[in-house]
Amino acid sequence: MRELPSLNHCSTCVYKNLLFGNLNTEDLNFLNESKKEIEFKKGEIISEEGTEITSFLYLKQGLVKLYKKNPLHKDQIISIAKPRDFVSLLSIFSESTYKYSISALEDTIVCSVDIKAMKDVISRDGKFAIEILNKMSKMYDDILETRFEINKKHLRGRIAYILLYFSNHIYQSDEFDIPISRREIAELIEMTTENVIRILSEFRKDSIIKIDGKKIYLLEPERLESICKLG
Amino acid sequence: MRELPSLNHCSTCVYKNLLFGNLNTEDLNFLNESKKEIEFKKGEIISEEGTEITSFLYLKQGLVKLYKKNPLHKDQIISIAKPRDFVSLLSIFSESTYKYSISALEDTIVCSVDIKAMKDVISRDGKFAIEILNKMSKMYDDILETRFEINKKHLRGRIAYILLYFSNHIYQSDEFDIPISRREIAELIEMTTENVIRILSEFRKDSIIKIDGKKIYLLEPERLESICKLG
DNA sequence: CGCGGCTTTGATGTTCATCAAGTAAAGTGG
DNA sequence: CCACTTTACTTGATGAACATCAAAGCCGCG
Repeated sequence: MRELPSLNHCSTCVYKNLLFGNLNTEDLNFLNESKKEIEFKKGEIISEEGTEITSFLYLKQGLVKLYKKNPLHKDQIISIAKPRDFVSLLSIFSESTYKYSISALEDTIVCSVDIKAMKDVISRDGKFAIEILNKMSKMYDDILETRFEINKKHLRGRIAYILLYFSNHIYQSDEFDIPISRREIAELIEMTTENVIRILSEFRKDSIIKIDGKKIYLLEPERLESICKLG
Repeated sequence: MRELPSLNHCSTCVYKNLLFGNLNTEDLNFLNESKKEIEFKKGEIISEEGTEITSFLYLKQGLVKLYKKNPLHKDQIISIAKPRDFVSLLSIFSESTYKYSISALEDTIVCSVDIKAMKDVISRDGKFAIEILNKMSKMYDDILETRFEINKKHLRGRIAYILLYFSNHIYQSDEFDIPISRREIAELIEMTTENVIRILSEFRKDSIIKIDGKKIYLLEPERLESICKLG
């Protein structure tokens, strides 16, 4: 973890329009003043459940996992988030301490805005408030939907789902390095590590995918689609 | 479904402080004007997924279920809500159509406020906006937590969980009429109807509960607690 | 170099869904 | 109000899906 020299102003940020697009100059400057850019190396913990929430975090670059800790190395991963996902919106307005932990799956840069400053702006800009409501609601709906989706599938369907998820939503490619371990896949789609490996091997034997350590090639994405759909 | 003569003003509502406690008189009157009280009989559908959201619904009396429809009588019940729960906050700000259906499990009275009026007030009262954010976030966090809780349990643990849920959170009593069918229990805690019945019978044979149709008596809630905890 | 964590495969048993079949209850139309 | 139909509830038998246990190879790291 390392604070970066803050060279960029929010007003020129490529992600400005995602959330801050309609703010007036004054409010944007106000937020920018309390803003810090922080770099986290792969594996570092960005926020830990139970600790106090002091800032609104905004994922600028990288990939993170959002999870709940459990005893005995059996965490529950709630979701994977990339830039444009509003990770930090979860429970930030309902609790004074984090309900979930966040850690970096890749080298990651987050923008951190003081939470009080954020609430100030929400309080005085109603349109902004509505926008935050929208984003938050979408984010939660999405997570809920995904959880139900995953839970009603059989294990093969879950693996297919998660492979397609990485391919379509994260990497936009049929080949990619899986950013998480087999165990983490298990923690994400609620099954055992052994079965993750077993089913990946099955898919490999059936020539649906090719595996080389962390590297995955989707040879027949259409078959994955149908395995995913049929459960 | 029947619109009730609107005798009560929001300002004198027992639930006013839950959400509208800090509004100024003007805004409260404004909301009150667009407010309708509607009664739904047990079994009636309050809102249906896919239809347009035109109002913010507020559960004043009764009990409802929130669910997603599935083909072949296998819905997914997302949660049960009673007065004080902000059912209608789910996805109301992220979508123009309902993402979930809501139906009445008991005779129910809802207050319906025009959604535009609601957004107007949120836009001009920042503190109110923050409050809505809080409530919404809490509601979602709660549902998410419950889903993970249920999913990591075995079937006996799930049944124990749901019995304790009705006992502790809905009826505050060791005996109560279950407001939902065996199939709906199954849809709520993700198992089959047959197994719901089987495990209820087990609990009955073990004298942990007593069953008389819809009437349930928790004879040994402590044992249920431990079954629930141990999974 | 050895230790711990990650990965892999096989064998085994448990949990659970599915199928089948029957009774009870509730709603429907004549 | 009664025959009829549908829906809810119940129990048992069976097999499939899955977790658990065990053991071994691999890799990175101090």
